Amino acid sequence: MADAARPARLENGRRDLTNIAIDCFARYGYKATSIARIAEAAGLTKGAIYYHFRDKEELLFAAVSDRLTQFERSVTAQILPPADAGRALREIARVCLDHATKSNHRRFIVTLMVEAIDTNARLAEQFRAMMHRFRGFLREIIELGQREGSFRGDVSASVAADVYAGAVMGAEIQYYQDPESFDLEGTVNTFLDQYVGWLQRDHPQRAERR
Amino acid sequence: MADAARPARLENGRRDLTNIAIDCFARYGYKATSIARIAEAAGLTKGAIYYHFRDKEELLFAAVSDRLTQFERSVTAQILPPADAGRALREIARVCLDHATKSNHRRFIVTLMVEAIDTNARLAEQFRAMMHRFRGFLREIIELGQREGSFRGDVSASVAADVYAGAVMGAEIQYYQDPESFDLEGTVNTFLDQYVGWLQRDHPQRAERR
DNA sequence: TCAGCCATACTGAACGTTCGGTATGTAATT
DNA sequence: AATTACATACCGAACGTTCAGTATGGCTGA
Repeated sequence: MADAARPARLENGRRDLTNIAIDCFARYGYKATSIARIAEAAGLTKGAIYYHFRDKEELLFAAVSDRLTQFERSVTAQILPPADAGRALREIARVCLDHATKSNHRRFIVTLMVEAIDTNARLAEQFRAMMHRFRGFLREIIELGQREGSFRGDVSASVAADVYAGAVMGAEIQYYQDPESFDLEGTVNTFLDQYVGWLQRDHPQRAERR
Repeated sequence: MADAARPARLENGRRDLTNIAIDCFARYGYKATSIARIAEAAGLTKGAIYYHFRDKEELLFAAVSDRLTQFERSVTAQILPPADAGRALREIARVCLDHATKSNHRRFIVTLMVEAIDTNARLAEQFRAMMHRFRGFLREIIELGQREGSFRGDVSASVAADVYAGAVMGAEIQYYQDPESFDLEGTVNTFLDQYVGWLQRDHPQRAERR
């Protein structure tokens, strides 16, 4: 006899509310997302939120932990078979694209990361550590490529990792700002062609560079 | 007999307050910046703000207009002598770096841009238009390089512009998040070497690319 | 030169609203 | 009967905003 218009209880309150909160935080950020808005999005009232979470910050940190671990897991999981470094870099970008377009995981991370920098020291530290791990992961892949000989050895792997992380994130933001007309996949693919090609070419020592 | 402890009036209220507001907005974003905080930073009271501005939004838009026009002016001004396209791209990055490190102009733009996407339609539209103009400007430079023959013609100038805009912005964000340890200049310079080199090489038709 | 006048640039208190958070009631499940 | 999973009603603080009042400086006419 189906559900009809039942009070619409949640099956797994904490988990469901976390997901709903993530949607709101990803769009409006932390400060501009009220508890009432999250409750309304869940079809509940504020009291229900405070039944599952001590306060707004606990909900925030639950959401952040959830998305951070889930994103990092899907990045590292996709790479476990240590394929060649070039393919690995392409795979990672693919995961980022998925998390940016098929869900709002990456927008949540980017939005909260920017907002937290000077408004929430604890959160900012978590995002800093996360970016540090991400860049470290990329650096290791690049160093692997350099040891294998498929990547040129005359560039700093860590700076190259920074370039990669920035290019992907910057493309994402342009997409969030204008999802209708910004070609995220094309932009990231073009960057990858250029970037991986650059890493694979050995010591080009380009003619003139004043 | 000097000033002593005068009530500290502003010489140019609107302008000074706009600059102070920009500092706050750049750090904390719009929502998390209270009128009281801006007033305190200016050494005034809340009422003084409302003498110069109708409401918080007018102050915000004044700040945005100020920084957007100023940034766009310094980008276009630096390029007026139509030097070769490669140098122009490097010059533009230089201007972005200056505005990111020597002032908070770019952080203001990036922070507010991310925050506005789904919280302030009018503001979001302004930032969308600004990014559109910026990418269009880059595209024209790249097309110039292509017509000149110094840039390869087998890539989309508009997608290449998107890559550039994203890479610079993504690097900036990593810097804002961790200004102590993130090497913004090195990252952007490395990107430029790779990017301009990529544009300058003609039809490499890289061997294998599955 | 100086009183009178007015515009400028504020202060400080108050108001209405919003928001995070709490206390308590209640229907359904076990 | 007790626990779970909420709803309802409310509190206090913070916030944006308003407004009456005031100190200051420049201008003007005598």
